[in-house]
Amino acid sequence: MSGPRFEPVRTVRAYERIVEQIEEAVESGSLQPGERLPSERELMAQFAVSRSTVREALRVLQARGLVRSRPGDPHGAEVLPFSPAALHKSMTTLARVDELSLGELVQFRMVLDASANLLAARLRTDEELAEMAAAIERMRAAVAGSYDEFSAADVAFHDAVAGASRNKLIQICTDVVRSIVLDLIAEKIAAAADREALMRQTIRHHEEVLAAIRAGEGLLAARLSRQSMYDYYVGYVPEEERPALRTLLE
Amino acid sequence: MSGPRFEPVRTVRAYERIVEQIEEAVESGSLQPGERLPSERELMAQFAVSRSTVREALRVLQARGLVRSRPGDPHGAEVLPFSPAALHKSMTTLARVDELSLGELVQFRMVLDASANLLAARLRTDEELAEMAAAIERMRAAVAGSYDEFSAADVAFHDAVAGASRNKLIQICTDVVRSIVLDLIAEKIAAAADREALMRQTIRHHEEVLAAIRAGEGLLAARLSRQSMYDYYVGYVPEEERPALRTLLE
DNA sequence: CTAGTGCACTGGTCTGACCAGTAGGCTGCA
DNA sequence: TGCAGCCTACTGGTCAGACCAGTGCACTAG
Repeated sequence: MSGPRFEPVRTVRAYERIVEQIEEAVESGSLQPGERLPSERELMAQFAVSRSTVREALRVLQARGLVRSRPGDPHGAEVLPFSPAALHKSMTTLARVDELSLGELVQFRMVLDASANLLAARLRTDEELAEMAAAIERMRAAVAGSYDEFSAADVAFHDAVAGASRNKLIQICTDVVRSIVLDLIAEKIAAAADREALMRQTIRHHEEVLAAIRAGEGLLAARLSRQSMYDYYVGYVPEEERPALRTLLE
Repeated sequence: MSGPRFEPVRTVRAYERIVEQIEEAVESGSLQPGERLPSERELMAQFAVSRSTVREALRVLQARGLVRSRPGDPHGAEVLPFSPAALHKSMTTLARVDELSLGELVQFRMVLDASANLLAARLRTDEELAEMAAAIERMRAAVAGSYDEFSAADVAFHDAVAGASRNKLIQICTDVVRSIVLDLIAEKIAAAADREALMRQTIRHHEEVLAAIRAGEGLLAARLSRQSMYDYYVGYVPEEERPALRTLLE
């Protein structure tokens, strides 16, 4: 007879228990963003641990983007609204240590952006269409101006499309991956000789995409957006990675 | 005259400087996975700070999945190979606090999985095809057995496809989102009455997908996989979210 | 009623201590 | 000589108590 099946006991650090409890409170909504945690000295009384332990727990929660503490703040640590900062951090780490290539990142963007366009073409409201058009207008205005303005308007366009997809996960991942890509090639873009030509081409592409979205042509919008992104980034992607990108075109 | 443009000084906590330094060492590769950090007492000497500060830094690094420390280990904290655990954690948080709906998650999986299939159909090797076929075989063998086995084989199939896509980002995101979805509906699946019928249907679908991949029919494989995932999960998705999923079908 | 000041308290850091756990060397036995 | 088992030095986890610079608020002086 095997008797009662005992489970292996996992020793759990004290600070982990604290993290779990506070995390649970935040995720269940019983601690709302904007609310304050008790002060560290108060917490150490409530959890019956020392302040070092409380602080280690708070460091973990802070690293996960759930709370923020400022020195001197008499109200204690603040519960934050969710932000993809932690997501961003771990994806950036992934990109660096796991050697995510620029090609993979761009390919991923092509996939996500195309899907966002497909969905947007079928779900967009008139307000969202206007937002996209306004972004393109800002891009046009920025061709003569600074590249930063152009880039910001470009981002705004993609954000508008992602928003119209009604899928937060697509929005967030798009956002995270885009900033990683832009970070990777920032200096190359700054040095690009034919930047103005590229900008004009991008605007043309975006107009075509917008027209497809406006017409409700999801598949067309998706294809155009893939092509647009390919054209925009292919110059920065190493020769040997380009075929994989083209796989998504046809 | 405006004089020299001074920048606002951002006060940086001591433990953050330590995190930065170690993080940089890991990401740049000068600290390889498997290597050990000096002991906390050694680190406190090297960084010229107290042990509490060192420990807070280590907690952050541990929360980011870069290192792990075991009590009593005479070799110091271990540098870990990258794992999507941190990514998983923050996405789970996102799903809980930001109310990511099951519909959005499934939709995201449909997008990623379809892209993986599209790429796999064009890039797969014969070994990868065999791996997919073996997974289906295991699924078939598990229909009569436990659902866990079936599920594991199903996961193996999707992993094989994701692997054949040659895109680590797709692999990892697929993996993370899948486990969140499965976690969300675990109890519903356990209670499903028509589970066996669903399993048989899934196998049939997977066979069709595999045939398309084998034939190099990327678009077909993508469409079939979307349909397959829709059929598999639609029963768990609230009525009002289903139209958004169907948007991806046609 | 407002501008300015002081204070109580906060988070960040330090020191120093104790404990349970681990690995590796050492001892003693076969 | 080979190995089993013990010892010890050191580790990470936790605690207690202290100091400092910074913050917000109540109070005060104008």
